[in-house]
Amino acid sequence: MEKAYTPEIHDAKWQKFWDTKEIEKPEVSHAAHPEPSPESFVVMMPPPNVTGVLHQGHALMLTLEDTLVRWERMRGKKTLYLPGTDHASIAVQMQVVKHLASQGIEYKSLGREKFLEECWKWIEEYRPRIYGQVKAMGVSCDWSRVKFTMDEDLNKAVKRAFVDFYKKGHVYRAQKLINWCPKSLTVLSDLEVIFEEREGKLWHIKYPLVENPSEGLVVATTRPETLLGDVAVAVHPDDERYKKWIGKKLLLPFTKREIPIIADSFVEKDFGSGVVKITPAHDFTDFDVGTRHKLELINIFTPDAKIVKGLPQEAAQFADMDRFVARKKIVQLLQDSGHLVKEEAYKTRIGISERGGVPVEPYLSYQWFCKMDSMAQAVSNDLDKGDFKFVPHEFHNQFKRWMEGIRDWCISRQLWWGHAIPAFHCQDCQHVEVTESDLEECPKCKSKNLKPDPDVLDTWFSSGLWPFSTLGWPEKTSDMKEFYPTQVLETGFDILFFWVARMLMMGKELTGQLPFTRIYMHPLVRDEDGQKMSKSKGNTIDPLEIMKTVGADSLRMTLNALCVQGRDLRLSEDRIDTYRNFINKVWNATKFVLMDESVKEIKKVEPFDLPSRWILEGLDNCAFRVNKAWEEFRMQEAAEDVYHFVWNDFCDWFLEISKTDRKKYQPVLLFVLSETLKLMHPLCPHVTEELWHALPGVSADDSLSLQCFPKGKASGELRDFEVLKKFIVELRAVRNESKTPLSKVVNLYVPELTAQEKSLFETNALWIQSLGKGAVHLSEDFSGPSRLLTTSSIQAGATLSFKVPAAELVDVKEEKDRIKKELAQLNGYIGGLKSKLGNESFVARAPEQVVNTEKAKLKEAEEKFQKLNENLKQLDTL
RNA sequence: AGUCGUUUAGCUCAGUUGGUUAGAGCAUCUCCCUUACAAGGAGAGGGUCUGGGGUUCGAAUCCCUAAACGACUACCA
Repeated sequence: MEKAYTPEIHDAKWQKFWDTKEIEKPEVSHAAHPEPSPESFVVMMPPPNVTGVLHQGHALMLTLEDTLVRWERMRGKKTLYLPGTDHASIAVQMQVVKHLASQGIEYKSLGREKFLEECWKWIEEYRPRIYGQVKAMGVSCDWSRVKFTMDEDLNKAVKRAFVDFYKKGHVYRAQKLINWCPKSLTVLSDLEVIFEEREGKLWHIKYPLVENPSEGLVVATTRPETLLGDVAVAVHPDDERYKKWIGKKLLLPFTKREIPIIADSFVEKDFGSGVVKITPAHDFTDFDVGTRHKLELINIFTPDAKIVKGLPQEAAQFADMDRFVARKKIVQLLQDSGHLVKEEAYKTRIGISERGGVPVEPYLSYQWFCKMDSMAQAVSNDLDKGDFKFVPHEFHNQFKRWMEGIRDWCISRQLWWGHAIPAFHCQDCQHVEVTESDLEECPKCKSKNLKPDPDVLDTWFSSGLWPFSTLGWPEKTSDMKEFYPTQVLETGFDILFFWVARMLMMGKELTGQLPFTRIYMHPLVRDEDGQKMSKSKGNTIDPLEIMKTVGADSLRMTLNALCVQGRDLRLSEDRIDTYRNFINKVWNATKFVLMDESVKEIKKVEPFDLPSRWILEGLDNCAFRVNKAWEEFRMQEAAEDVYHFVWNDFCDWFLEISKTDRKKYQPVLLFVLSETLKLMHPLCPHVTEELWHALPGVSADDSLSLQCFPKGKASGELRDFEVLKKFIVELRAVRNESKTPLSKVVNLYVPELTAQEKSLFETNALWIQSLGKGAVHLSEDFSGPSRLLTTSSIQAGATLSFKVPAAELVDVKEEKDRIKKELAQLNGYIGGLKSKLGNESFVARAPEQVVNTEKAKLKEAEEKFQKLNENLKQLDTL
């Protein structure tokens, strides 16, 4: 065998092997499995952006999903892991626009069709790259079923969903105030607006009274430029300061319009001046006020957020001015004319366009919307009923609250790259027809003068259909029948509302079934200082780089081991090294086992002595816990469990013991190793596949991926063995502390052993001496200079005392005090147990098993108490 | 402002329903090239479990309270 695992050679080799064996195809793997289960297990890969680059978030997602997928496949379930990519409408359009601009091409000049061609070119270039990066992780997804959200069949699904929603009245077209991105020139959904706290200013501006211009009201605003669109000023109806003003008119600066003073209780009396300017066309709150008071809507901005032409009076001078330039100018002029009363620093939350990076503008516009309340209600009810669950549970409430406050979803976008909205506008009678097919003439007026809707759909509309559009919906395909609904959705919480909520609602509405029953939210990957990884900060740990240097398995193992619920994941090179070392350890352990070639076949072995029983039970216990942990998505627990079983139990103890009688233990070594490789396979598939193929009797044609995953069973710890282990640790410590070199034997005199303990020592003397590097003499001899050690912590009732000659003397008084303290503690413990057992209602109510354990604990404690007492007496004689 | 989360060794974190001596990795110190592995082995040191109260025989764990940090939500112009 080679000196170490070389990922750069073997990772790709095994990926190719799995590919040719088609282990990731549900039909193939299920048929090949020795114990196929009737259940299926389906995970839809959250599709990465088609032009994206693999980052740690993806790496974590792929790792966790593939770990679960491989595990379930090995458990015999019919397992489908379906990969794909998302067309990322706005993100990709922005990229292509930028790319074209860099070549001096203005995208609009190309026209829609040519531009879309450019997009496809762009995608054909990038898509293989992200697929290649996904594959490098060693994920076992079925590439024969790979989907792209702009595939023809998925486009069909999108159309069907849209038309279905339209017919049911969920989708409608309306003029509303929406979030407008002046940079990318499209509407955005509420979720695509990122709120940021920024240092701003609060300007206090005086609006003069029409009937008496020397008097006036002072409004406070963070956006003085919007005063051009003011239609009223509002005060609180109970505000004594302003009661007499209500109904009077103010003269608006610049436009010289007369606007009324209205009363509305939304105004906070204590904030600013207690007077609010109302600009219904440019502020969401004001829009509501405007609706309540039937106020006019005055739009003052062009789509790219410049002041419109044709405003009256002095306002005309601002035409074509950018909103921020206009703000400066207006403040300046107000100051010059004495309208500006005061200017104060103010922290304000402003909405930034997720893609454009500029402040969004509340803007009045005709858009397509999707009504959400009834769909949200249905899903919310299902959550209450427990039809689906969040892991971790914390997301339950957050989700519910969001569903309750849900607002209609603006689904149209003024972009070219994306799914076209399946609607036609009749240019003659203005009728809008929504249809899946191409339309020749207007069904109302028979006009042939039709125009397709110019907009595309929000990316997340097609993503929302992902769990079933990928299986062929709306066609009743066999995949749809077999694999829908899916079982687990694994994703990051940042897209809980963007994506998860929409899949649930759309899935339930369109298919009548929830698309999945368990939602596992993985943590955010941060760097070792807890910072978000970002290229601009330069703190990224590039998964591709890691895989190149230490292999996919080390990365997968690390991510699993660090992945706990409810806390961010801090990734560091140190941690990766730890698990790289682990893989090396497994490699070397296998090398050791294979050095003996006497056993040609791996068979299940029965325990024949204490160490073999201990390791076989340990294996069962470990397998049992791993299964349980994965059932509940406790990824860290499973990984750590395997780690410690392999390193501490198998390598540190059993391997060492086996050296004392290699022939005897070889079958056990082989069996345990092969089972362990199965256990590890979902975590680090490449290296385990490589090692498994090196085992005797394994056919080159077989894959570890299709072996039975160890079921394991729980059993208590093997006390006899633990006692001896503890004993050996003490033996080594004595050697270390007394600085006795290996060439010299440390002799331990072990007094006061029970007959049972004595025989335990005798039968296992060989390996005790070998591992403890010392001789053990069973003796009652207390004479000579001695050091007293107690291993009372081994187990209650198994207290051992032994002496080491020629070592320093320990303070007997200290030891006595320690025992006394322990006795006192134990006394309290016993008292508690007694009172608990004496409590009739406890005995009556608690399950018998619990009462029995408590009784056993009491017995054990009492025995220990006695033993300690004896020890104390013995110390008195010294 | 509201909701939720976090606070445990020098660092990063585990700790299942309350139970005897609170664990791991990394880092530190000592010893060891013992033919699987120095990317290793054997040991050691290191903790008022954020502070304060309470329940209990017993609390890192349950309750109350305070603080710090973080996340999400929200129409204070």
